[in-house]
Amino acid sequence: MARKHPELGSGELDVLKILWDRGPSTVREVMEILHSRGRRVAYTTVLTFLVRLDQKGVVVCDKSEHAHIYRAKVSRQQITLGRLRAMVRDLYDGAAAPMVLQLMSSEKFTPDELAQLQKLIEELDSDK
Amino acid sequence: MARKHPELGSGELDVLKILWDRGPSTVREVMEILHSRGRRVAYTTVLTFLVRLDQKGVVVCDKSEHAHIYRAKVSRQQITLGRLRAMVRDLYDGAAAPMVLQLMSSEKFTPDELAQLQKLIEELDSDK
DNA sequence: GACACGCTACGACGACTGTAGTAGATTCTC
DNA sequence: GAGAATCTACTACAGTCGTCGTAGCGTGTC
Repeated sequence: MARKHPELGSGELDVLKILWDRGPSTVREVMEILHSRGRRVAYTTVLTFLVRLDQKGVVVCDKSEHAHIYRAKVSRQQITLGRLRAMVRDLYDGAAAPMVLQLMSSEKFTPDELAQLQKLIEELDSDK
Repeated sequence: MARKHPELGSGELDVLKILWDRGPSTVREVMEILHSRGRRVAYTTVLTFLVRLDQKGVVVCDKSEHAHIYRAKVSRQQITLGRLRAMVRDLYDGAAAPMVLQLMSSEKFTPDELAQLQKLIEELDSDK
């Protein structure tokens, strides 16, 4: 049966990330960037990714030129936040704090990053 | 081509979570919990999930009784941490701090949770 | 104008996932 | 012991995703 959220797959996401980084691009341009990263993928595969991203409403396609130009329609923040929330909901029963705690306990942070976090917490604390 | 990591699907994950929460369970017990949560799913569907989880090596199956008993073989922490790291890698280019910052900026936290985080940061800071 | 080359459209296929039906074996109940 | 209930094993099917191949249309070049 149909999946509720047709999520983005990893290949689709890789392509979308290129559009975020590089701005509007043609199929060939996206393919070349993938190739430069060692991702051996056929031209038509990239085209399929872009067509599907278009069908999912996350990119738009400018067809005025012979080589269509694809542009991201949703921001990196929208996607990442959506994914974060889905993960909090699915794996942590909706409680973000345990997820943050696990992440912070297991990953490495520079003093700078810790200071930044400290500052954010203080702001949230005083807002409260 | 074959997908690299046969990840756990959302249905499989729901079943695994029940094993984490309830401990070793039969197919029927898992199904009843799903039903009690409003998830209308057939007995054989649950069986399929458990068989696939077994094939993926995340649960073990005790066949000494007529009704087989399934038990989680990987911990909640292993799975959640794996997912977190995959997300940091795929969406944040491996940098955990921006992910934490986005999460903390967008989600709500209680004063208690903030205090807990504060404490953790101080520990990490002094460990340095 | 003819031909090569690039681009898109469409179809295809295998792996994975959610979902379930059917068949056959085991167990329970009278 | 026979019938009912329960369980597992196997199969199936549709939808998604990663991956392309082929066909046909535009464009540029001699």
